Amino acid sequence: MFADVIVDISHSEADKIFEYSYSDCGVLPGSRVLVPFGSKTIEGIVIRTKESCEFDVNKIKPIVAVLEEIPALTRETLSLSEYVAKTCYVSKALSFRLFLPAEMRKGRVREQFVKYAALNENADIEEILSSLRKNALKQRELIEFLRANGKSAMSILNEKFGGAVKALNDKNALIITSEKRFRSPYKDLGGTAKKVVLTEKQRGAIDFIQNSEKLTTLLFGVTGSGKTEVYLDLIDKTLKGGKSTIMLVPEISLTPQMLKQLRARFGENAAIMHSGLSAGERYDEWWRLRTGEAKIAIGARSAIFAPVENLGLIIIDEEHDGSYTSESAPRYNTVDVAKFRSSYNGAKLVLGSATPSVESFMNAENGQYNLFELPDRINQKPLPDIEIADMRKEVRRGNNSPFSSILKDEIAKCLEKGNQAILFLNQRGYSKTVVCTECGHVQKCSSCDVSLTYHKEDDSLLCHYCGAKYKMIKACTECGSPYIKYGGFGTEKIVADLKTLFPSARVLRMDRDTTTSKEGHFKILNEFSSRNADILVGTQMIAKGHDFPFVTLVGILDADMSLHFSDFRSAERTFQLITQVAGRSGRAGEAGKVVLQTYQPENHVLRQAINYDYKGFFEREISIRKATAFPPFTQIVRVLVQSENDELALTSVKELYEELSAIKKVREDCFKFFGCMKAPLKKLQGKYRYQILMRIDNGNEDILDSVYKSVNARNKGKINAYMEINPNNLT
DNA sequence: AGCACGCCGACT
DNA sequence: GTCGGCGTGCTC
Repeated sequence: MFADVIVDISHSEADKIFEYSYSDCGVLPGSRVLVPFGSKTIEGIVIRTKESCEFDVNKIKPIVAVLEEIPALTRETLSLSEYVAKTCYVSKALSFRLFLPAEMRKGRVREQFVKYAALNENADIEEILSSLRKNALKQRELIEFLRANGKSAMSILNEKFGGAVKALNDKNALIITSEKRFRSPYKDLGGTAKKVVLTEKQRGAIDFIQNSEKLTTLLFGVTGSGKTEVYLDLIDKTLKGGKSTIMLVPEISLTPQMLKQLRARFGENAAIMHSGLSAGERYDEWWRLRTGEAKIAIGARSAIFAPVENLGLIIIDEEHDGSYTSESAPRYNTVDVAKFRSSYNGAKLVLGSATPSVESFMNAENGQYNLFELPDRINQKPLPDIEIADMRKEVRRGNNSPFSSILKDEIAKCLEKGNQAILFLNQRGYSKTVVCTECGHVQKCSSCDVSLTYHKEDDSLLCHYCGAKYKMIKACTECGSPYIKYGGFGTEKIVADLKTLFPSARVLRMDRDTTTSKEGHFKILNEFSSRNADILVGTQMIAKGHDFPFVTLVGILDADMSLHFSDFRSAERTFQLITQVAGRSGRAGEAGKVVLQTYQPENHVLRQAINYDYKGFFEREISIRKATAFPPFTQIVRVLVQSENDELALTSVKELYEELSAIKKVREDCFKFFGCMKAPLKKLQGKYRYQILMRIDNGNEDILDSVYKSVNARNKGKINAYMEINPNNLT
């Protein structure tokens, strides 16, 4: 018998079917196998078994081993991975990796053992004690500890008693055992299932989704309209029908609250897939889903690839969120993948949002999706008032601080009442740039074409693109002047300023710098929600999905920031961000307030955002997109060519441009734009970058296919070339 | 991705 | 004379 195998090598040269022979009946489509490849033995995935082969039989080698009894991929995930490879323009090997927990590949071990130590019951502890030297305090303490606590984890003992553990073990006083640990993340979250009485509107949504013929429903509900309860009830009903569910939440809002509710309600039926888990936890959760022991997969975007069978429901919460588009290859779009799985299984797909993506709302309007609205907040509280602070006036008045006078007053009022405030600013660090006052030189990263951000905490200059860290300069590196100026402010500076303005306020900062540890998010959020702080300053990550009942003030320090990006989605993002951040204010008790600082108070996006006028925003935005031929009316194709050698990259991109021009000539009418230029960041991580941008009418996949072919052919040697469809950002 | 094979500069 | 640089090509 023969098998078609895709080998686990992500390279265009090896991105094809290799045939192997086998006699073992354990080889099934979807099986992971070990196969000889050149001089090495590598992993691969069987996509098909068959009686005959096409390659020269004498050259075909046998499969070495089948790695798991149960094929890792199912019929559905096999064909989904083909779909991903085709639509995302990546190798099959790369698309397969989406479906497997990382620790499964290259044979990394899966089972985890924990070492424990206990007192050896057969040893005469008293005698050992008396034989110890007088100053052997740690060993005595250790014996006391073990007598009091019994068997304890070695990791804890080593930390507490250090070398004493080894010393006592050498005296044969301990028994060390190794036990397999059962890893089930968030098992001890506690909490009990709340008895929720659904509102009539919520029950309406559930009935509507369940009984509709169309598979996809856009659940358009304002913040606090009780979408979560709708989700939970739908999951419950799906589970009772014997089917499985995938529920997706944006990366960052995978908060304990949500997990708690799911665990409390569904217990061991829920498996959590999340980057924050340890390797072993992830592996175990994956198998629980694969074997059907768990029927609910919860996680960020990658959980859309959960190995569940018999799928009945997919929920994508906050469907507009940027984290649903992958930023690195394979650049898949989660909603598209969800649609594939939904139609393959006949499963319902629910897209929930208070600010749907323009594309989804258009699909709802033109009837491709169902639309169900939840226009009212559950607690009947009005949405918070958003007041605009005109920063131009502030500057004219000589106020160059990051705080407008309105915001300052509101913070003072808020603190006085003992309430909490959230300040949002999408810039971490202390100052965005470091400028020489003599010659105007701006410190830049040596491997990227961007200015460095000053981080006061460790007195360093960081590149936010490649992560490089430099020592803070004492003098300008160009002219030697010691007079250095900070330009622009980040969260670190806001915290420092707050400490001078409101010395008694307890301030917390939450951004990428303060949340590096595994539980960094939870820690800070817990601190804040248990009212151990008065003000929370943070970036993007504080905007999403958290529920802080005592927050009555939200300050958006630089609302224009995201408007300035030269990106067709910038208006959409700004609207979504403002609505979302505003929603953090006044969730219970007192009415909330939002102060929005801007240099362009008359901007229509901001105007519509402060009035919570989503439909008005949508109408305007969609007509702009149509008039300018941008998505969802066209597809943006971006080809990026990069190399450490600037000249090489430039020649390559020029040649490629010529090649693609030939395609354009034949299909002129499909091209709405076609241009070749430097990438916005000409240099990134030591590589010089050029791009070709195209906007092509929808439904011309054949053009994309030929573009991909040309691009891929360039991808060799010192040149790296790849292609993206509707990229999330153009850097 | 690796690794082998193959053609041109500085060394015992 | 060779050792070794990494450019090109193949792996069922």
